[in-house]
This record gives sequence, structure tokens and C-alpha cells, in this order.
Amino acid sequence: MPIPIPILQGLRLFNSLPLERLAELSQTMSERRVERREVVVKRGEADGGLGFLIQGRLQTIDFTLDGREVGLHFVDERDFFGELSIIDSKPAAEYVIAVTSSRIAFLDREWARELMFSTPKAAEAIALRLAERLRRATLQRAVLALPSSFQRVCAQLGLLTEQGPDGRVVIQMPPTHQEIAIMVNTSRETVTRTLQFLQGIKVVVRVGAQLVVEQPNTLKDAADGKVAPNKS
Amino acid sequence: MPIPIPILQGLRLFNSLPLERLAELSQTMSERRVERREVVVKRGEADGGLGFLIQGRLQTIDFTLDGREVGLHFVDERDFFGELSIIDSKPAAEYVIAVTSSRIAFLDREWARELMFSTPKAAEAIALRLAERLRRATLQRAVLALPSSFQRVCAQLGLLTEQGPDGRVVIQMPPTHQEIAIMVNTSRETVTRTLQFLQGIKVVVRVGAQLVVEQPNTLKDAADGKVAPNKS
DNA sequence: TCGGACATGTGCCGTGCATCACATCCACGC
DNA sequence: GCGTGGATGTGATGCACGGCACATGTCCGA
Repeated sequence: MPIPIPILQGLRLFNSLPLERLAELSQTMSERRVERREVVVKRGEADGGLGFLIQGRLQTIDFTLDGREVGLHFVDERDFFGELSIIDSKPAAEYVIAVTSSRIAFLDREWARELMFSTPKAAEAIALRLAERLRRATLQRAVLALPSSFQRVCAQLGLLTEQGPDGRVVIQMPPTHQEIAIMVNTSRETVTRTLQFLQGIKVVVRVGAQLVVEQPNTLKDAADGKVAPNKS
Repeated sequence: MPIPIPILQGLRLFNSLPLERLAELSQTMSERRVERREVVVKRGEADGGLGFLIQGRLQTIDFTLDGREVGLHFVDERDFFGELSIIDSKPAAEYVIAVTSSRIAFLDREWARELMFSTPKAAEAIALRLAERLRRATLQRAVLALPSSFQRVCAQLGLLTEQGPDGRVVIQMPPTHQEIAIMVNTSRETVTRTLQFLQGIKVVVRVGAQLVVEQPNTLKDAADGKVAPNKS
């Protein structure tokens, strides 16, 4: 069954399209529901379409030669994924898995190509999007270069924060320790210990389902190595 | 002084442009020579143009919060750099430095934007290029996740290889140990020791200015942890 | 209300490798 | 030739943290 048009309108890539175009596209798409941990896209898969996350949260991951899991980035609601294969017609470079049960939709590659490259405006939007991902990748790379695991975890937390409207610095839907661990090349245990320390000195505080960063500056100092857990 | 048109024709981005267009662009560009270690683009710099490497070799690098150098990627001859700022009009995300003395040229941002987005074909080429960089970044990320420094160095060597026409697997213009070290988050000494080991068992051999990989499969096994330097 | 699966917390142990400190070695200019 | 700066090679040392083992906590569905 087609995706309701109001839902399509909420998605990044569609919000400036004329209504009749949406109606057309809506007919070709259908919704799929996935459970937590379910694999949405496998690496190496060819001719998958362009994916849209209607609700929930996904994570792209990869594996090293020796089977270690690597966290790449999160796909948040209303965002799309799988652009790379559409653009260069090569197999998927990453796995996409669901971190919460999610609702997703796919658009055929031909339709997607047309959508992305038929107008200069759309093409520019796509380029913008890719540029943003590259910039994030660079930031992430700098985090990985930090010498101690403790610093990397702190820096990663910094990247995950969002500025709330009330000025509070917050991490919505905090990832599990394991999920953080694979993003910063460390062990789950070290993440646990680091968070333990940060909560001990009230730099971060759990409030229900979200993690509030009470002292963003101290967090930055910790990432910089200026604050470290003394043996005490 | 303008860049000679034959040189422009050799550059990736220009090789399909009509002659009169090249002539036009040629007038707006001029060459600059840089020495080894010279900084070509600083991070944070706004409104730099689109750069082209006519001859030599560049490397993009970044620094962590605590001042550690991070190797991002190499720019090889005939390639361009600095696209990101052109696309999203944000300051440069990385430093670009010369690893050998090089000849480069810049194209104004307005001209570059027009070049990149005036035709759907060009826009698609740009998207392709960005996609390629993202894929490389993902590969690089997987290398960084390998547990031991030794494995990371081997894996990085694998990424640096090119297939010669005679079937030999070769690394042209091998980077210095230091340059490799900052790409794989390790110390220069560890790179030295790893190469020492690999040369000892004849997996790689220095031949003049290039590094020949005699046993690509063994190198892969080493990256995978299946071959390691025993204490002996 | 209970149980089971998964997330989190914590101690301990061994070691890989960053770091320091030097000793060559090489390329290049003069 | 000779000198200088950078690249490379190598040993010794200390400690951070990955890995294991296990305890506790928490969420959710039946």
C-alpha cells in the first residue's frame, strides 16, 4: 500500500516537492516495519532503493576484517539512507540496522535517481547532504585519534549532544554503552566506567530517557585530557 | 598569468569541457608553487576557491583537541580539493599541506559553483566524487577499528597499494613512517617496527622510490591478525 | 506478578604499545 | 668534500585498557 502523502511531506527530501509529484511517488512506495536489531541493508547488497526512516532510529555499521563491529553513524527520523548506492550504482558499503523498532520506506533506484538528478536544485541538495556527511566523518575521525579511551568517549558524547530550546545541552535517546563503544573503538566496559565517572562528578545526569550534560565545558576539558579520573 | 589550456585538459574536472569554456576559465586562474610542508589551506578558512593539483602531492590533515596530528587523505596529481567549502559555503574542515613541492591552481568560488552545478551532468559527477570519498572514509574507518597497531599499519598499506600494469602490486611514492602513523593512530616507531618485520619476511621490498608488495595475500593475513611478529 | 533477556556495574590480570632517549643513515645544498 | 635536518632503526620502561568473569539492575511481555 502507498505511503500517505502527509508522511512523505515530513521527510527531508520531499518537503519542497509539488503535491502531484508526491502523489505519484507515494504510489510506488510502501512501508516496512523492522524490529530492534533487525538488518535493514546488508553490505554488498546491490540495487537496493533509497531508504527513508519514517519513525524510529537506525545505525549504519561495518565490520573489520577480523569481525569486530564498527559504528558509523545514526540515521534519525525523517532522514534518508542508502544514497551512495543510488549515486554510484555500487553495492552498499555499510550495514544498516535498526536500534529501535522502526518504520521505513523504500523508493526504487530509478525513481530515486530521477528525483535526485532531474533538477539542478535537487542535485545541489544531494551534494549538500553528502558534504555534511563528509564533515561529520572528519569530526569523527578526529575523535578517534584521541589517545585515551576515556577521552574518546567524552568527545563522542560531545558529538551526540543537541542544544535544547531551553538552553540545556542534552543527549536524546542515549545509545547503549555497547553502541558508543563501537563508535569510538573501545570496550563496553570502558564506556561504562567513563560514564560512571562523569556522573560521579555531575558532569552528566540521567533524567528519564535522556542524558543531560550539566557541564558542557568540563566535558570538553575531559575530551581534551584536562580532566581525568584519578585513582581515588 | 593564466594556466595553459593543455594543463587544464589534464585535470579530472575539466576533461570533458568544450575548448572555449576552458579558455575562459584559464584566464581566471593562476598557478602557485608550494614547498614541502607548506600549508595550502588552513582549517577554518572561508571563501577559498576550488583547488587543483597540477603536479606533486598533497595531504589533508586535521588536529585533535589535544594537538595530535591526524592524517585524512592524499590528493594526487590532476585531482581537485576544497570542494566541500564550495558546496556548503562553510569554512574549510581540514588543513591541506604539501607532502612534496607542488604546483597548484585555484578557481574562484563563483566560477567553481557555476562549473559544478550549471549542468546536471556536472552535478552528478560531483556527487559521484563525494560518494567515492565517503566510501574511502568508511574503509579507512574500518582500518582504524583493528585492535592492534601492527594490523592497522598492514591494512593501511593495503589501502595504499596500486595494481601496476605488469600485475605487480606496488605503493608509489611511499609516505614517510610519520605520515602513515598519523593515518592509523599509532606512533612512528611502531610503523618502523612493522615495516621492518614485513621486509624481514619479504612481504614488502623497497625498490628505489617505490615499495613493492611481493605477497599481497600475506599482507592481508597480517592485517587480519593471522600473521604477527613472534617474539624471536 | 513473575521470569528471562539484555543493559549496566565492577574487580583483576596481562600485555601491547606510547613515550622517551638515543644511534644511525640518507639526501641535499654549498 | 662536509655539514645539517630529516627520516629511520632500536632498546628500555610503565601503565592504560582490552578481555574475562561475574554481580546487579531494568525493562517488557506473558
